[in-house]
Amino acid sequence: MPNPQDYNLSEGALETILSGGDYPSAVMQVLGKKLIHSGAGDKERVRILLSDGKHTFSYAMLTTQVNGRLGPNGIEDNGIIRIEKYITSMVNNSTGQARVLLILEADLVVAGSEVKGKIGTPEPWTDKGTANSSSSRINGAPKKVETPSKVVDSPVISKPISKVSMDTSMNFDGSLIHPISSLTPYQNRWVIRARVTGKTPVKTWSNSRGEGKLFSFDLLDESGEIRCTAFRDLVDKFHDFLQVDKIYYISKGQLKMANKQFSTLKHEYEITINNDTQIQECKDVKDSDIPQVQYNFVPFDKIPELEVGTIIDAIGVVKSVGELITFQAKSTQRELKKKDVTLIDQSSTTIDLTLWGADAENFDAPNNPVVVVKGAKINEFGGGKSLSTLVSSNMSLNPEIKECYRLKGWYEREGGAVEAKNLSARSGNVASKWMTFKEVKDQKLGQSEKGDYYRTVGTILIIKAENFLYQACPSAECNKKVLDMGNGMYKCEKCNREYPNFKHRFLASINVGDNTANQWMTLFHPEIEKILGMTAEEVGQQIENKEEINNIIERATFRELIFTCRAKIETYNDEARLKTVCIRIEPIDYEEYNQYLVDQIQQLTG
DNA sequence: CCCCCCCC
Repeated sequence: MPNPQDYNLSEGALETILSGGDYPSAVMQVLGKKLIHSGAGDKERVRILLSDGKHTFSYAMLTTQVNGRLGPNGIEDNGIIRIEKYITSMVNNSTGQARVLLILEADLVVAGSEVKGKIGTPEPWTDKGTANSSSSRINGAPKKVETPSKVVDSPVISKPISKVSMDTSMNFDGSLIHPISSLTPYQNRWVIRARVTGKTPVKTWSNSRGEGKLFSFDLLDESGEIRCTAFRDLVDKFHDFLQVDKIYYISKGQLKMANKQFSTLKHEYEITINNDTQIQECKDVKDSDIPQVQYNFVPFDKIPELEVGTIIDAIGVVKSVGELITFQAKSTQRELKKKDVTLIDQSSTTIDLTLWGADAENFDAPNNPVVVVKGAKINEFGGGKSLSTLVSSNMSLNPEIKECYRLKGWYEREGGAVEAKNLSARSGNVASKWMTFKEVKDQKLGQSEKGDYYRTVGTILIIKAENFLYQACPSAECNKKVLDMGNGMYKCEKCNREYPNFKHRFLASINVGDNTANQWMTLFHPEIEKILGMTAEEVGQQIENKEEINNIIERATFRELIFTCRAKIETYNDEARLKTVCIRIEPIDYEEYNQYLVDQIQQLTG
């Protein structure tokens, strides 16, 4: 049996806490646990048997988040924890009212496996009848928020204590402000007091299940954060009313499982606003009593270490702003607008941030402001990284936070002139490796998913002119081959519509020889225009004139150029074949190429 | 009740 002297349990702490007192940083032992499955969700809450060495108490609960921090699989039996934040509540059960201790924040002091059993001989604690008051309401809260005349199914905070700043400024008498982290679908009477840390624009949708509009907003208090969504007429009621950064009382609403795929907020549930929801601005607390939105900024130079698709918070000085670009999304055919903003941070690294829609149109950034984005997505294209805002992202210019002042100061002192590494630069060295066709084959390049890139100096031997021009969809961004309907219309199956016209595009196979072997490769439109020195439209005008087409092909053949290629092994009918795509054709830079040859000679001669 | 988050 463990020696009680070895473990400083806070004897008597349970008595203090359960009588409504404050006991900061109580050290207690967890003697047992029981998972309480909350029905719909895949997460569970944990009910624990707690001991302070003098008493035990079995109506103690850990929130999922707290439990997760107490060990890889949550708290173990016999583990010793330090309780930093908690609330006590009265709830109804089969035998009347029972007191519940909800632990909001705790640290692991000693792992359960290191403690050999129960410490001391604690006795079960018994409540000597300290019922909480229940006929009060919150000062300043919406009038329609009524305290239940008797406690029904909701835990009611009898005294939020220990480091819960909610209580220091609370001038309500013994009733019901709930920490956000305690909200579950199984209690429908609650009031939270929280800051709106962000809200989305109104979005309308239309699909097979109907149509409507919605917006969502994020709430933050001392205990945690949660996303709320309002639909249809409730959008009109609350969208303009709610202002980012302000503090509100919110009561009632439907709790449902949060889909983690679409939110990075650390809460198991989300709130759907309904007709019972009351929201009123809170003017009776100091602004500093409710935490500000918290950022977890990732220095730009650490972004390459993160997985593509990760959502991060970013801060950077605007170094330059790109043009507004309008194009059609291939997948939805919707017209999209984007603008790339290049940001720099104190790691002397730049990265492009892509803004969309109205954000892109409205973005104007004179005098190198600091941009802060909560919830930007990491993207990758052509070997370069970029950030992109999502509808759920929150962007602000020059927010009044210390990181912003620090970065601005750095930029003015030195950052504006520093030579920065650009994360958004595409490819470059992935394709810079010189190799011959023979080396590519011998070394079996092209095994990887993305293929392997290399450059070689080669000569165009054959340009396959049959079908090297096709009739493509005329819409700006779609280059799909169209179907001639024979009635003057051309059908694009990708756009799913017919057009009265088409545009010419190139797609061809060419055979290239370098000084080791020759290789068939696919060449796309822009590179073919380059080698022919003519546009597809110009060639298209003369497509019936075989002789002229032959002349065009002949003029382009036997030219020596640099071919940047992607090699990828693909399997057809169980047979692996090397597929080569030429992604770029350039004239030979003899200075660079000679250097490569000199290096080769030096390697051969040692 | 959305849940798409886009492009080169």
